[in-house]
Amino acid sequence: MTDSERLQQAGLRVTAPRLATLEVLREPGHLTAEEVYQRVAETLPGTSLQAVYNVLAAFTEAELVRRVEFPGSPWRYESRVGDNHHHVVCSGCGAVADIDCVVGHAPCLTPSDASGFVLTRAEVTFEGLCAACAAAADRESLASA
Amino acid sequence: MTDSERLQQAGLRVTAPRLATLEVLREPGHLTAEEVYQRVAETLPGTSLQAVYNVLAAFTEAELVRRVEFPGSPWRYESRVGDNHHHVVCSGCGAVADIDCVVGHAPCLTPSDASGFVLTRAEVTFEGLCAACAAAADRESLASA
DNA sequence: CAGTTATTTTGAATGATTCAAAAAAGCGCT
DNA sequence: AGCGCTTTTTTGAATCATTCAAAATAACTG
Repeated sequence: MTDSERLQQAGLRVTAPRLATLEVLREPGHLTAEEVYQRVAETLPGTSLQAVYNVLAAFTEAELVRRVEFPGSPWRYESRVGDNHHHVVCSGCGAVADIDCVVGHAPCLTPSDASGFVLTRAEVTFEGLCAACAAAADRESLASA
Repeated sequence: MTDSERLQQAGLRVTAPRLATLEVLREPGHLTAEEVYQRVAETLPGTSLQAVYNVLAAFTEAELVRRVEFPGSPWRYESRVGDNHHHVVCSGCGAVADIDCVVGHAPCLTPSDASGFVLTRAEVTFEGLCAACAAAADRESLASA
């Protein structure tokens, strides 16, 4: 399916900013609106940041992209949708990676006491150190030892 | 231990805004800085919002409170610290409740493939409907049927 | 109680996002 | 191809939560 077809199927008009945004989000990643804007501007100079916000909002609504937020940082957008994957955020450099939920029905996702809530979804965010930052931390601790 | 002692033990000076904030956060809940400010202002008129931000930052640093963020909403502060509990957010009204992690070592919290990340912590946020909103949704669907 | 340092106040700045009105462009129809 | 309606983009401004900075004040030390 072409990008144009994807847009039409979602009931969205085919416009240059939308095609450019789809292109930017084609490769895996977790970009902020600002980052998407910068990349879109490369192939489509003159595009406004506002347009990118509009496009991303429409895409999120149409579930062409997923919008996620990590503590203390702006919303991020990713093209991997339709599965229930989670994320690791590196506390060193802020890098983000996807994490598949290994267990379909994880015990911790069906708590015994939910205070009367009817649960619909679980969002899991891991905190950790990416390979590079972990290596840097190792060197650090060796140096100070 | 008195509130004053708690502050001293954390290496913090004992001041009126801090004592008032401890008092506000004594009962369980998940308040925004603004909400803490409003409650503090009741017992200690003239306190600035800025002071509350300062106090909450110091408390977070000293681990007297825990600072959490839910998608699309400002930071919230809670007094329950030192355990690894999680949260449900009602998608209807925004109410927040605590969730104990039923499984000490939940499988989904130790993914097989972490993209080379060294994981240190998992933050789980459930989305759901609180009892009131679930009941309202039920009535809604009955009415439209 | 005087000196030092932490904290509070006051006022302003910032960053990310949203709102609003006018201009432009896409799409369906003839 | 062209017309008209509707969506989208542009432009510019507003908003919210939070942080920054300097001066005034208050807490702890000896």
